[in-house]
Amino acid sequence: MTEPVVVRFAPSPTGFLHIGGARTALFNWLYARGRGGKMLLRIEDTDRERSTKAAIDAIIDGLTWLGIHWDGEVVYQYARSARHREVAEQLLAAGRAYRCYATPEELAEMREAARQQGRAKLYDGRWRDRDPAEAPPGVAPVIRLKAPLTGETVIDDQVQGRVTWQNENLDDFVLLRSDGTPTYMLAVVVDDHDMGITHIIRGDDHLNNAARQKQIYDALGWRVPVMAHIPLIHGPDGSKLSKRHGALGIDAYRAMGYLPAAMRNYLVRLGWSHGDQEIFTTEEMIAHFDLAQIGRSPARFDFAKLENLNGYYIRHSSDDELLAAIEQLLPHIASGSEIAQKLESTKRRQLLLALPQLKERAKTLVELLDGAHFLFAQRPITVDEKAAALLTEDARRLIAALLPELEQLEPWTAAQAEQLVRGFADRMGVKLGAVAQPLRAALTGRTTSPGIFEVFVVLGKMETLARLRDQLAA
RNA sequence: GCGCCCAUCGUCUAGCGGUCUAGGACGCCGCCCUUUCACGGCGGAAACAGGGGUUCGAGUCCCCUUGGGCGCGCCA
Repeated sequence: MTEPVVVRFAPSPTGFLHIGGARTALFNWLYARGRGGKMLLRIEDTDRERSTKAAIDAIIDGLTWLGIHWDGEVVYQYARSARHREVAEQLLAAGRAYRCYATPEELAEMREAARQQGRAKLYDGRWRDRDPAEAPPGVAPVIRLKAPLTGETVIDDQVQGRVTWQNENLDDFVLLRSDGTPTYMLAVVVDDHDMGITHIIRGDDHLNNAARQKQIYDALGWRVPVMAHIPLIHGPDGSKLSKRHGALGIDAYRAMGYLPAAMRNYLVRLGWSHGDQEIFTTEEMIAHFDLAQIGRSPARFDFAKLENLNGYYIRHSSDDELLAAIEQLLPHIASGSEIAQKLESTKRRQLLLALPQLKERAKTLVELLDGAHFLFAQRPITVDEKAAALLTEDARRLIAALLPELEQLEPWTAAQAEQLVRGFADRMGVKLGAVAQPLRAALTGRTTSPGIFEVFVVLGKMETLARLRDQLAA
């Protein structure tokens, strides 16, 4: 009997849920799900200055949207500070930690001196063996770990392999601040232990912290969880992911029209692989995901690939799913409420009918909506002169002949419209291909919109047609 | 500066000593399908950072160099 896996996602609520955090959450979730384990969510809000409610909401909202579900109640780290303090005291009593009365100014000087002499700017242990009786009056001390001076600290990381630090390169770091609140280093260890975490899967920016945390575990006599430090996601140029690259909140991706399933698929392949497989259902991800297949080098974020994947998911979604996704997207985009108002039953039906054609050429939900622009455009649609000028003589003739017929058709399916249009074009000796481009431009004001058949299909019995007919006739 | 990590096509990656004249995907280019745009199909250009070892044999193991990243807070 192996004990059940318990992992956690532990973001600090000092900003939105960014792409790297989302991937970390996904990896944790997949790992737990694949093993019948649990994923817990812990909000690391010990930094009272920078933690915000808005950030907490954004994280929860983002995870929910991505379809990543945690088990049990959300744990708020700040609420556990009494316990953290208790453990610090325990360490103090056991002689594994000590009070340090050095002031922040003093420490700043110490680091500056170290920097100038080209030495590592570690804490020099000046209060490690000093008699507390020498404590200067009026200085509230911090509690530091009495870290081993010699030997080495080793982490057998599931992704990075065996990582070794010489203890002389590690210092006596702070466990409890002078105001009695715990530092991240202490809080993480205590919480992971108390929450029964068996596997820690997190960004490798924490790899160095792992050594220090290992020392705390050792001092406490606690078992160290299995660790897996996954490489960070970089920007397209290999540097740190910046905002203009994709270090956006996950909500920004939703607003750009990406599907959660596509997002998960893109993210899971960033740093992890399963042979040559590119497309994974959630079930497949859960079944195959494992730590051993995680790469050790950082991955660069690539919008083009995300977009391609999103297009794939859009094409392979059912029309109903797509309609639902669009309706869920509406509250999150600029013109959303306007469109939502117009989306009554008739329009919904028309949109649904248009989806088979629309989804073939959209990479995002926003593009999909863009393609359906004529459905929601201001009524009556006015074809501006520039656009009307684009209509060739053939296009005018074709439309004029088609309109009465099109209005008889019910229901409007792509097949019917296509058949009809082709028939007319043939009889009139009009080259459809030559007509489509200008027609599309005239109808939608853009050139990337759906083709001529789709336009006719969706326009349906709308007054737009009559309107257009009049304009063309004139 | 000190410590830790990383290094296969432009990008994501397969590769776990011989089957690698290095495979897949995105992107790019060409052709086909299509009387539009897409979708789809076919084909093409495109990589083992450099140098030393180890070995009969190295993309795969070791070392160095170079190049990236992360950390070095009473932030997390």
